[in-house]
Order: sequence, then C-alpha cells, then structure tokens
Amino acid sequence: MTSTTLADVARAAGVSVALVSIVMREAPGASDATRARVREVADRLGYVPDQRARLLRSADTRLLGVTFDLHQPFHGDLVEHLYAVAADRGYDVAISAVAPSRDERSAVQALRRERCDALVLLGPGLSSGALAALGADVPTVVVARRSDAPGVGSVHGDDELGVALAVDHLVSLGHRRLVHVDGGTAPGALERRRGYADAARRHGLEPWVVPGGATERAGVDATTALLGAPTPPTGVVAFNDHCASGVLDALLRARRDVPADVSVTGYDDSRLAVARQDLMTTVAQSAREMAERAVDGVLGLIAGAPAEDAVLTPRLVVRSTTGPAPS
Amino acid sequence: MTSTTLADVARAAGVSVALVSIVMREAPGASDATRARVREVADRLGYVPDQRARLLRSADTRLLGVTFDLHQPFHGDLVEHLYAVAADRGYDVAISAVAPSRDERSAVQALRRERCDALVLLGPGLSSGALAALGADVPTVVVARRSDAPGVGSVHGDDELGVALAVDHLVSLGHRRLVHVDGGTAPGALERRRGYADAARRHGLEPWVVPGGATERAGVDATTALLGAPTPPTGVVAFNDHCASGVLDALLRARRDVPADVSVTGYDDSRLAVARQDLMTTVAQSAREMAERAVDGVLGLIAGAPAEDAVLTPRLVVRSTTGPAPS
DNA sequence: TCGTTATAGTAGAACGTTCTAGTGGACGGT
DNA sequence: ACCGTCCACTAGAACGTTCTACTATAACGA
Repeated sequence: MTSTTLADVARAAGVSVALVSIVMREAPGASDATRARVREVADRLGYVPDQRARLLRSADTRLLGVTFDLHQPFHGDLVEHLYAVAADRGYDVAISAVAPSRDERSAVQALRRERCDALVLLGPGLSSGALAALGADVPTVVVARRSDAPGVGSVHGDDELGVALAVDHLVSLGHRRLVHVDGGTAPGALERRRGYADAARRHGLEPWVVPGGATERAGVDATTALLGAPTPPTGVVAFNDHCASGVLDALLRARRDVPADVSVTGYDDSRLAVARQDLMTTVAQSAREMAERAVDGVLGLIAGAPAEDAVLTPRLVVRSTTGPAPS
Repeated sequence: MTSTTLADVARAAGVSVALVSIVMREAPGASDATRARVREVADRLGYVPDQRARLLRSADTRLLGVTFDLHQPFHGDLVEHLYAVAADRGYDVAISAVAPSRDERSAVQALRRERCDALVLLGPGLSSGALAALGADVPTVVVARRSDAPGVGSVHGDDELGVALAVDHLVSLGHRRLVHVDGGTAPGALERRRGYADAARRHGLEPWVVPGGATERAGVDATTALLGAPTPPTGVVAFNDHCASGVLDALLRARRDVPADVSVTGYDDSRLAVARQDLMTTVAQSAREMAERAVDGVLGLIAGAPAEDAVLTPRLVVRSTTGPAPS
C-alpha cells in the first residue's frame, strides 16, 4: 500500500538513486540505454514522483496559488485558463476554494502552507490592509478587482468603457429611453453606474438608474417596478448577465417581446448569456486575457518588477436580445 | 523573502527545534511559560509551517484529494461540504479541477503526486477499467455515479426513486398526460428514464419519452417539438434543472402559463432552481449528505473496510412550477 | 538519604527528493 | 606515454518537519 520511491526503482534497476532522479526529470547525464531501462522499471513498479519531497528540496516551488469562489461561474472560466497559462510558463497551479462556509483567510492560509511562489486571488473580499500585508510576504495579484493595496498587482476590465459600449450600441439602434439596472454594492457596480451616466449624457440623454443587484431576483424586481412607469424604457442596460436574465424573465412574463419591444444587455458573457433561448447581447471580458495578465503579473513580481494595475478593454458581443428601437 | 523555519524560531527563542515543533503542534512536553514565549517569537517572525515538509515526515498525509468539474454548480456545493466534513474528521482537502481543457487524468495525477491518503472523484467520466486500476493503488470513492469498478466505493442518489417522486406528485395533482424529456446519454439518464417509465405504468399511464439532454437548449428544443403535438402534455418531467429551465423558457415564449397550463419538474435542486422568477419544483439530492457518505466511505476504505455503494434517498421539493392539472 | 517517577527539554535520524562535487573510464591529441 | 576532456554515473548533503530515544531536573515517598 505504501508507494514506490526513487530508492525502490534504483534498487530494482541496479543503479543509484541520483541516476533515477536524472532519468525521471529528463535531465542530462544518462545514456539512452539506461534511460530506457530505468523508465521500464519505474513503470513496472508504478512509480509516481512525490511532489512534496521534490518541492521541499528545490528553493522555488514553481507553484502558483489561486483562490476562487466556488459559486461564481466566471471564476471557473478564469481557473481553467490559469491552469493553461501557468503550465505554458512552466508553473503548476494549486487551487483553494472560497465559499460561504470557507472564508478567504482559510483559503489563503492553505496556499501559504503549500509555499506557493505567488498568489492569484480572484475577486477577493479581503480588506486592502490584509491584502497589503499578504503582498508584503508573497507576490500577489488580484483579479476582477481594483487593487488599492501597495505592492499588490491587479487585473480587471474597464467597467466604465464596457457599459459605454452597451449604451453606444443601444443608442445607435435608435433607443432614447435607456435605463440602467445597477449592481448596488457589488464590486464594480460604482464604475458601471458612472460609465452609464457619462455615456448617457454624452448622447444628450438624462441618466436613469434604478437599484438592482447581481442576481436574477434583483433583475426581476427592478423590471416589475419599471413596467409600471408612465413611459417604460425601450432599452435596459443590466449590471450583469444574472441580473439581465431576471430582466428578460420578467419581460417575457409581462408579454413584452425582446428585442421588438425592449432591448436588454448583460455584462460578463458568462455561460448564462448563451444558455438562454434568446442568446444575450452582453459585454465580454476575455477570461483568457485576464488569466494571462494575472500570471504575467505575478511572474513580474517574482522577478522583482513593481506591482501594476492592468486594465483590460472589454468587448461588446451582439446577440439577439438587442434590436432597433420600436418606432 | 525566504520564509521562516522552525530553526529560525528555535534560534531566536533560544530553544531546540524539537521543542518549537512541540509547541506549534500543541503536543504535550512543554511548560506553559515556554509555550507562550515560543509562540510569541513565532508570531513575531511570521512563521508559517511548511505543509510539504510536515507531510513528508509523517506516514499518512491526512489529505483527501477531490476532483470536480469547474462548470458544474452542484460540484461546487459538494466541494464546499467536503471541506467541512473532512475538517470535522481531521482531514485536509486538496482540490483539482476538471475542465474542457484539463482532463481527468491530469487532475488525478496532480493529486497522486500530493500523496493524498484517498481520492473522492465527483461525477468522473473515467472508464471503469481506469477506475479499478486507480482504486487498487489508492482508496477511491466516486460520487454522483454508480461505481462498476471493484474496490471503488460510490455515493449516488436513487434516480429511479427521485423521478418516481416527481411522477407521483404530478399524478396526485390530477395530471394524466405526462412526458419525460430525457437526458440522452448523460450519466443517470438511463435510470431516470427507467424510473419514469415504471412510475407511469404503475399509475396506468403509457410512458411518453422524448429525447432531450442536460442543457437549456435541449429543453427548449424538446418543448418546441412537443407544443406541436396533437395533444400536448400537461406535465413535464425534465431530466434536470437546466433542461427544465429550457422547458420553462420555451413554454413562456409560447404564451403557456406555468403552472396553470403546464406543470414542470426539474432535478438536482441546483442554484438554478431558485434563481428563476418562478421557483422550480425539483428533486433534491442533499449535497451535505453526499459529502458525508463520501468522506466516511473513503475513511472506511483507508481503515480496510470493503468498498460499498451508498444509495441516497432523494427528496421532492415542491415550489411554484407545478399545480393542479387544467380541467 | 536514596531510589522512583514525572516533567521539560534536547539530539539526531528519518521522510523522498534534488543538487553539488566528485570518481573512473574511454577517447583523442601531442 | 602522458595529459586533458568528455561522458556516465555515484556518494552524500540538504530541504523543514516529526518522531524516537535520551538526559537533566525536580518532586515525592519511604
């Protein structure tokens, strides 16, 4: 039941431990003949290298610690890309989940015990003080959040620009009565609110913001209230895809046709945006690009570069929930 | 930048390495006075124990490896509970994600390198041969799937019973024209199909199954086809919540009222079931209970008990997508 | 006074790997 | 014949912890 070690393989192959290590690491210093023989023996014994012992020996672990929220689909996308990007740069990834019953401190602590070379935190709720303290100990980059902590890098989308893209799109389709169902106190909500207001004014429109949130329910509730308005909007810029999904639900229930009567935009281009029957027009943040900037950010920090704040340009994805304004 | 070790703390506190180890582990063998002093020094130096070195020394790692699908919300729930249950049993959890770009083999291999004491695989797609081979090396339990591999435990819901609960519920509401939108080749689809057919016949109804799938789109497509039938169903038993969500979408689009015209049931009680405006009637599998059975299953295997197949009893959650059959 | 026993503490091996500093032999040039 | 160089390979230390075996010291009963 106890696992095979380098020493077992060495004994069985009649060579030294060091040589087996050389062969397993594909390092120079062994003839092709012995290489083949050692490999054969290792396979036969079912040898699996012990990661802990390996890392313990070498100074750097080439391990990137990532915390993410288990219930945030976009984090799933990010983690997937982080695996790929890190592998490409020769790094391994250790992930640690955050959930209602498992706070961020525990998640980070678990990674620190693993002695990760650097940390990538996805949408962390940590205070900027805690973040700064962490960043002082280990190279850290936060994703999908602005970093206000010195020494800690960050990667996030340009939310103001993203919302402006949605507004521009609707205006170009002839819409004049635009409403923003906002994100309340969710991260990024402030920027999106501001982006909406600025864009609206730029087009000579009076900003119209109703309180919402980051969930379907918030979208439903806001829309129900809106439909009672004397002159309902023809275009809705929702805080995110979840919220937009709620908006669509409520509109459908109220027998409004999308996009003939009302156009709706989401934000995030999550799985949700393409799961519904009507594919959603939304603002996409490239998970791949975010992952790349995050990994390169921490690698920079490891190499001694100063922390930087990477702002990515979002992209409008036009699908079937937006169309010409009703005449 | 290099981290503080036991030796550093020992030197600073003027005691031996072993004593610091004793204090950090809260093991007996140190006076309260020194305990306090050593702790103070450790805190001051910012000592964080090195998990790798610690585990390397002790024979068992008290580490449970878990693989899960990044894009499966129910897996998120399971992982969250696994963290809690494992902690309760004195075990730590290492998670490794499966995603389109990261196959199960890599995910499992990463955990094996960590020398986990046991493996819990959530909804694995591994062949039963591969599973058996794995189980021979390390105690393994699969969750949300039947294990056909000898030596490998499993935990899953009683799908036939779950679907029967949904059918019974609809029949008790007076429905007679029930259709099952099935899950195609998805895991569990076969059992749910069978459960539906048996239950229908038990009530003297002719089973009516249409091909579906595990996605919103499948639900939409199946429903669109159904609405063209000469006598459309009054009750729809969908393969899962995603599928049911698509069914609801399509019904709403077609101006059918739920539940006045048609009743719909989902399966899984995922976040989706309560995210929609109309809270979904669905069959719940307790994630908490699954996590408990899974952890206890692997602990049993570690202790030398034979592998077992735990079948959990599902529960019907009645919400607002089901109601009396139209007269 | 003397053992006996409990308690506080220490030295050093061990875990499985990588890395440094070699050893010894084959080969080639002078 | 001799020196140098390259190559395949090895011995043993090192990483940071835990664990076993051991040594002092103090307290206690007789």
